[in-house]
Amino acid sequence: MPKETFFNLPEEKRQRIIDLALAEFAENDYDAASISRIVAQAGIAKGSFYQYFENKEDLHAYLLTLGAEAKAQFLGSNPPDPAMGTFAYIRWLSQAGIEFELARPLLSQIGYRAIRSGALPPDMQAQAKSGAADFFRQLVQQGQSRGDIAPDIDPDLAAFLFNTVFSELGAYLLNRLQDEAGLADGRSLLETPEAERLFNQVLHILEAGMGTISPETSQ
Amino acid sequence: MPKETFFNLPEEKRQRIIDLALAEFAENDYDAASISRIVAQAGIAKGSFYQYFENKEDLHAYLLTLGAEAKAQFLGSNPPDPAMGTFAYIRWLSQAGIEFELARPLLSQIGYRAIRSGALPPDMQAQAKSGAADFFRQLVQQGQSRGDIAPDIDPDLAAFLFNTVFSELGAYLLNRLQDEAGLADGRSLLETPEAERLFNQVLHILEAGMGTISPETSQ
Amino acid sequence: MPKETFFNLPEEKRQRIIDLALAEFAENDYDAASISRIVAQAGIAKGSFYQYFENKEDLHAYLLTLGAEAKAQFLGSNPPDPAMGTFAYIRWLSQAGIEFELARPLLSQIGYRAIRSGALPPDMQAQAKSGAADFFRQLVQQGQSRGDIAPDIDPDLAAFLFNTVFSELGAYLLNRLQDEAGLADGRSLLETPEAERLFNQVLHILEAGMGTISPETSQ
Amino acid sequence: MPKETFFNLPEEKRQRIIDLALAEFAENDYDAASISRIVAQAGIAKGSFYQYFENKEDLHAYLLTLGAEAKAQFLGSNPPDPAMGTFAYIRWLSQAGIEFELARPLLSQIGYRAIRSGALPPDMQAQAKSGAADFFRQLVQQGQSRGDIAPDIDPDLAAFLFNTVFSELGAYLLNRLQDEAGLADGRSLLETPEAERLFNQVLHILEAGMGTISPETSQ
DNA sequence: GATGAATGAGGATTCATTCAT
DNA sequence: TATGAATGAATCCTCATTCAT
Repeated sequence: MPKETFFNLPEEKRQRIIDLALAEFAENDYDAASISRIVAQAGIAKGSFYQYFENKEDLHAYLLTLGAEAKAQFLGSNPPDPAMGTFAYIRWLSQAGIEFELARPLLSQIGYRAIRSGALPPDMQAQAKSGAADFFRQLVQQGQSRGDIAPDIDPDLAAFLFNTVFSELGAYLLNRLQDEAGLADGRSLLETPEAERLFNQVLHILEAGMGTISPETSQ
Repeated sequence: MPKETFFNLPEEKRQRIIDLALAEFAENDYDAASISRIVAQAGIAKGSFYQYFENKEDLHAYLLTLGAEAKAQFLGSNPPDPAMGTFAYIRWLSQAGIEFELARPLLSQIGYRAIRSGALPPDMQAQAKSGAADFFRQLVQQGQSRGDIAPDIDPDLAAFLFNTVFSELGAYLLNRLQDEAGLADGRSLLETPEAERLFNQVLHILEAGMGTISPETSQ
Repeated sequence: MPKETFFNLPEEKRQRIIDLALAEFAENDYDAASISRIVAQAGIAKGSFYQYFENKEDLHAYLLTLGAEAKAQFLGSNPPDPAMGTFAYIRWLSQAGIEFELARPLLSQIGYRAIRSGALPPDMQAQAKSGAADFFRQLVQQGQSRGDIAPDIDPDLAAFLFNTVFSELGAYLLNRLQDEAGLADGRSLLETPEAERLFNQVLHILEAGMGTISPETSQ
Repeated sequence: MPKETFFNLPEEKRQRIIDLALAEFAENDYDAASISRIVAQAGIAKGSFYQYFENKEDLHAYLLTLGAEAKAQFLGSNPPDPAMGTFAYIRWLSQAGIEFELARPLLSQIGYRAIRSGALPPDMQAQAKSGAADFFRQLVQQGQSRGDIAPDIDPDLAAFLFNTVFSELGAYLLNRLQDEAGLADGRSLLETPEAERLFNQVLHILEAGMGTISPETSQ
């Protein structure tokens, strides 16, 4: 965690440092990311950095918690109707996840990097790994008890599927729609009817595939 | 490409260098990977390395071609029955891909890293990026003309789904089965009935989801 | 240009670094000059060097500007009587040039090296190459219009002669007088009557040779 | 000196090695010249080089002796009429020198480099330094006894003048005439009337300047 | 609290030279 | 005699971190 001195900084300066650090860690691997570049761009002294943060890893961990908090807040800010069905909930959740990815691409990128590298601080490792997974698993189990999802679907596997597909779908859509429609910022791209169509199709495929007609028996 | 001197090396020494380099580049980003560490572990002089390879990038590119060759050979070694249906073919292809990933995890890892970083040599870039995607897309279109896949499924999107799911599935299975069954080498893990069951389930979900009953009309 | 940090250094340390760098670049070609040797002799860490200078070339360019400034200041500090004749002016200029060369042999040496190698920063290249040459050419043309120099003398060729002879004369005198009189520092050597005699003789030879009696017609 | 093995080499191979070495040492300082590059271009093994030559310096010294021999032979091959006057002789000598420089630019270049660097093998140092100088000095003294050169001209200084001017004149002419007339090989450039004119002018200036009218008394 | 100079290990790469085959 | 692999010191440069001011 950053030292107190960091939080005593004027808002604007603190934000500038964070933004530059985000850019650096989003573009480079942990090892390749350079504190020197950050402080140079931020216009602060090398020594100052070490009065704000314990060390390089401290900064990195902080950015990750920022990401986690931002995502939590993002999800919490427009909560779904608690009475909706399982797939409606998954739809909401997935869409929110992709929206977050497009709204805060740097934060997302850093998170993905960290997960891939497997070098997360142990607590976040658990959270990141199981976090989403656990959540999806509960969702699937609940869907099964409601009859929305076939009972012989492996909950953990289903969670893996949701997790995997929706964490890559954002980048895929971004890429594809930019190719088709020229440059545009991520947020607005997703409001396109075309994006809507593709997103729905993915959901429908998964929904139909996991539907009550068990694939085991349906063959 | 490595210099002649490298290929003149005694088999054992050459393999040792390759193995250590694989480990280094599998564990670290291109920038973070260290030639110094490799030569230290290989017990060769720094200068010797530069008699085998042009430079760091030369080594990296060589490892990538090794990966490409190994995978091509792997897929070619047990070719499928050419008369099989679309999904049967996809099943074979996916299973072979996952088997390769488990049999040669380091080679796979390096390939994934390279794709993500977007810094592949242009020829491989095309092959890696569109390669799999193009291939899946053709497969999907063929499936649609045969009536195996609903006609309103977006072929490119379907290709994305297959690509994404199956390139992550190997790691997922490995993780999960190791947790359940204790350490074991990747190859044998996949021959477990449990692995078979999970793999089939994923395939069935996708197959059923993309089946002829159009999701658009089924709602 | 050196970074600010370099100019913030204590005078003595800064000068020590400059002196050692001068010696290194005066004795060795650009490529052969070694930053490692400089920092070792200066007793500073290698990393420190790169907080003072951008890189090797930055240091080299700085030494060249030091030379240019020193020479300009040297020439400007005892300016000639503006009313003097052409050859008197050339005499003053040449003498000042040689004096500078003897007073600051290392600076001069580095400059000569750079001119020969042809690898000067473009601005200095122009200045150094044409600089002296252009200047001498103007002088010669002016001398011709005054009638001090034969009109059929090729101005550019005359400039070449002055340039060549006077840029080597310093080293020649230094060598010769040291052999005759034992070690002594350059500055005082030139105040010798013997140096005076030799210097005058060269000037007289060129003056008489370029005099109004055209060599073409005098033969 | 090269080892016997070198002289046992087939003529063609030996010459190829020499030519490439000449190019390398002509273009680079002694330190910057690279044995590795030479053997790579020559297509011989690194180890072979060390069976031909003691080491880098051995090769370098050999190239210098080749240059000395070539120049001696060049001058000796079209010897002047022994009865000619002092300046006619100097004219012949200078012209021959420049012709050699244009005919064998690499050999000349290496020689100049070596003289400048001051790092000649002691014997050649003496030869190179005094060599030409001694020769010119004798010539001047002879000219004085004949009455062609003013008696109070310092012979050593005159020798310096000839030496300096004529060792730079070749490069100057080459540069200038190429600028004026477009690319052309050195040899033919010197046969231009323009080259003739400029060369004569330099000679006339020095001749007139050193003529019997003593500069000391002419003031 | 802020500064920025100092540090030295580590990065990739090139080099001349040796020596076993 | 020819080879070419092996070597390790040297090159320039970047880095995260410390500490005196």
